[in-house]
Amino acid sequence: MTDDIKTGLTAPQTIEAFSSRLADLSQGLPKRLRQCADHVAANLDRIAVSTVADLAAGADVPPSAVMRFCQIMGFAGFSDMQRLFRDAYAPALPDYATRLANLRGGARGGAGRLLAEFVEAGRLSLEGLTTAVDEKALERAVSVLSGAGVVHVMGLRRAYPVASYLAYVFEKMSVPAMLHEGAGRLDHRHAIRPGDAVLAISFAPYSEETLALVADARARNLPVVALTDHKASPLARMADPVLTVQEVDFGAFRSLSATLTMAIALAVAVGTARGTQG
Amino acid sequence: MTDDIKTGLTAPQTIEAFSSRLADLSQGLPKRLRQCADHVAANLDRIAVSTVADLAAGADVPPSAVMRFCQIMGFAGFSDMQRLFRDAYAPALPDYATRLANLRGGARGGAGRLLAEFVEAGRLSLEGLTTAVDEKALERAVSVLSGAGVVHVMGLRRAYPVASYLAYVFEKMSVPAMLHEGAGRLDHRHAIRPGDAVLAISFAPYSEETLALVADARARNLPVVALTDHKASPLARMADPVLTVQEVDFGAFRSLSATLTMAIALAVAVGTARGTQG
DNA sequence: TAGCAGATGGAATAAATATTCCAAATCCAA
DNA sequence: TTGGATTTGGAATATTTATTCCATCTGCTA
Repeated sequence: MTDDIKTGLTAPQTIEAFSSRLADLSQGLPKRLRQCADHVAANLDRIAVSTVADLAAGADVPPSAVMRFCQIMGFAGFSDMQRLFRDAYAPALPDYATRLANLRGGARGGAGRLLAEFVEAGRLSLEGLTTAVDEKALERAVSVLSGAGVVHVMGLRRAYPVASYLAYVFEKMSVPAMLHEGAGRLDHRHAIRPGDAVLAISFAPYSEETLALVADARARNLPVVALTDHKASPLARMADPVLTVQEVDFGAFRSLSATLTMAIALAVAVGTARGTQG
Repeated sequence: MTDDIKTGLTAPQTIEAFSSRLADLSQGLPKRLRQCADHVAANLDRIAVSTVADLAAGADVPPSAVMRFCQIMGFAGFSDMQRLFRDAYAPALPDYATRLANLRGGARGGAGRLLAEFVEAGRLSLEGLTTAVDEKALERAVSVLSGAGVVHVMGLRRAYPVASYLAYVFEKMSVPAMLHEGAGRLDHRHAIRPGDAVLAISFAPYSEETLALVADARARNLPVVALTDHKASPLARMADPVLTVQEVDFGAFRSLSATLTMAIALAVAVGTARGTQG
């Protein structure tokens, strides 16, 4: 082999760069490497979850051919190449825990740095919101809530700011709503009448009080809309339209950016739906 | 172990089945296994590209706990469980800009569109936060609050979710704090003692109750940290470290993304400052 | 508080997986 | 064809990753 530039010294840093290098190379490649290139090009999205052996079998070449392929693409080896695809798919979660540990240990860096981290977590959460949103569920939630008599909002602990914000927006938009906060251990569930609906917000670990209110509403056949962290949460199992929101957590702490954004969108949608039809 | 039914004999064959078994189990699980369950539930989409060690680190448990978790879920081991997710692996989604565009375009006027707009507003607000932040003021706020006896948090209306969130985080971090909410027209200002500090949150139009509390504290020479919308607000004029946050508004509504992000950063900074020095 | 069942962490081991290396095969130019 | 350069396959090795096992710890019941 001549000292060709094609043994690129620099590995592609993005999927685009990868694809474009792939296109450049695939012409002048010997048979086996060409097979690799073709197979990889046709299965870009499976690289993240494949092994060398999988790829080799798919391309009908021995594993060592796949290794050579990775190297002429500029990577140190298959693992190195795979990392590109894994990272692209799962944006940096793992080092958040360590970052917080650093902040705690070092103490310097201060509040400004901490703020920057939370801003980043918030941005990621918002991005995630656009990918993960279940539009069907969202539309259904809007229609359930805008058809209800009174909307009963409940959320405690970390979900309480969300609940109180929803109550605020509903009030501003003249949507009849009631915030159940469990203050003074008072139980207002008798205030829930036929025709009403419940909007429950809860994240792990789920507050018993919220679950109890939902169970109660469910027993009376009232519709329950849930805003929670995942589809398998105890809350989700009792609710019908289930809206899930994933917050990127930063150490032990989660911002509420995505959750509140979902909340305001829901509330405003309900408000306008009621306004235009009533 | 007894021949419990909970060691499900059949492994889930689909992601749905997996989620639902997860929900069934997660109630009566010991601590470490519960941590695994929660972390897995919140990161379902990363299982396909994770290793046991990754998951263990994320859930903050030793690898062996993850193995036990896989087994009680009915799988032979981690690899067996991972296969389910690898087979169902859906390739990385198009990038953020595209998704947002889709969401915006889809279902004219629908809730999805609203959500897209609020997401965008939130992101812009967060961007603004990093550029506009007054680090000096932030550092000062941290030092004032971490030196205080009790932190008295007050914010009403739109600022109330922020105040309640701050109270929540302070509690989690063992920072003595009190949330003044004006419920029942009760006035708790006598609870503010020398050595304490006030953290007031208010946006236009500024709540009288908040301003009154601040004026009172000021008259008694107690430090007041303000979180508000601009430096010339009535609140800002009475407070010393003033933190300002601009939210990008969409229509008549503002999200709270930037404000809450600032709030959590502040609270965590105060919590860690107290932790390390006390 | 003693005794027990279950839970836990970590070290030891097993298995899977990536990676290297080199002898053999192939190709190409004279 | 022959020599030299390139490509190829697979066996050997290194590395990472999963899995098991057991001593210790914890929380509970009696």
